[in-house]
Amino acid sequence: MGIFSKTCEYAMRSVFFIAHRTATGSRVGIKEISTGIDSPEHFLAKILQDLSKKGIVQSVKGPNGGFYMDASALKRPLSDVVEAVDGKSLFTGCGLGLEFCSESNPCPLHHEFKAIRNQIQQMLQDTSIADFNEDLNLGITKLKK
Amino acid sequence: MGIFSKTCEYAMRSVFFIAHRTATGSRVGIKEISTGIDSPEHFLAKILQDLSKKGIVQSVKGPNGGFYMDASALKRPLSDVVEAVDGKSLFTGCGLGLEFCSESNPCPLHHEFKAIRNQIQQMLQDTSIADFNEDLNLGITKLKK
DNA sequence: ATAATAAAAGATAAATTTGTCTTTTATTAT
DNA sequence: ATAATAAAAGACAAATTTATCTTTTATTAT
Repeated sequence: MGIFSKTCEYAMRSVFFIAHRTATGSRVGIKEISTGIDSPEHFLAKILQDLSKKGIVQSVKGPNGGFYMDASALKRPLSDVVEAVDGKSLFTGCGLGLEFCSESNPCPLHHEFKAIRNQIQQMLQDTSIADFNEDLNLGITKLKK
Repeated sequence: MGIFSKTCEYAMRSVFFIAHRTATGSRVGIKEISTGIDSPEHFLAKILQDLSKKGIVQSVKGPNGGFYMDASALKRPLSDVVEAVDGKSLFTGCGLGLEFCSESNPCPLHHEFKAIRNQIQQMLQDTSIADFNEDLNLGITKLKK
């Protein structure tokens, strides 16, 4: 198990893929996305439906339809994707899973873990989805082998 | 979902509890531990069996038996517990869940995520289990409401 | 030796996450 | 209008994680 759920991993990958492929203004179909990021097609479809409802990505049905992202969507921080899928518990939850744990009633790991959480949140907030396009374009980073 | 699996959360909590309760050299029973850290008794039993096999905690059967930790166990870093339960993927895995991702073939999030992973690992390596005892003794930190 | 105690081990079940397949709805082009 | 296209939606299934219950084994005290 990683830090993010599988669903969230697919979500981030697909968002990167869509952003990368629709910089021009065109749209990408679910089939192309799922093969492009190596994910189960229908499972990803569900995820994108959800992201679409939440305004993270845009979509149109029918011929020449597909998924895309408008300018404001591209500017969003990656944290919006993570939060839409996995919720904000990653940014707020206790490392030991204790409900009562808080600043005033901390668990043994509270302060150490808070530093981690904050770094994760900052990292995700400080990078917009579009920020990853350039390196993808240059082939410096990859979404598929 | 948090960063750690539920199993790992219970493992850390129980290790803290045992360390705290057996500083004197005595032993704690599974029932006492599970109520002390608010976890399902038999589920925790499985986890402790596993931790016992791996030398993270010690145990003896029969009357006056129970779990405890010897001096060298108390000195171990918390990372040993996490690694014993969740494996080392937390310290090495790709943030996007990509198998191929590596230093020489990175995913878009690779470098950003590496910093996070490293901080998590360092934090867990830099703290020994016994390090948490003092604050628990003083009531500054808690394992249960 | 016997009974009592407590962990170890095994079997099973519930819940959640992940994945698959089919039908429906909206949109476009003819 | 009709057919083709592609996302939306729904039903279902597999896999994994989390949880429960029972039986067995080792140890201690009597």
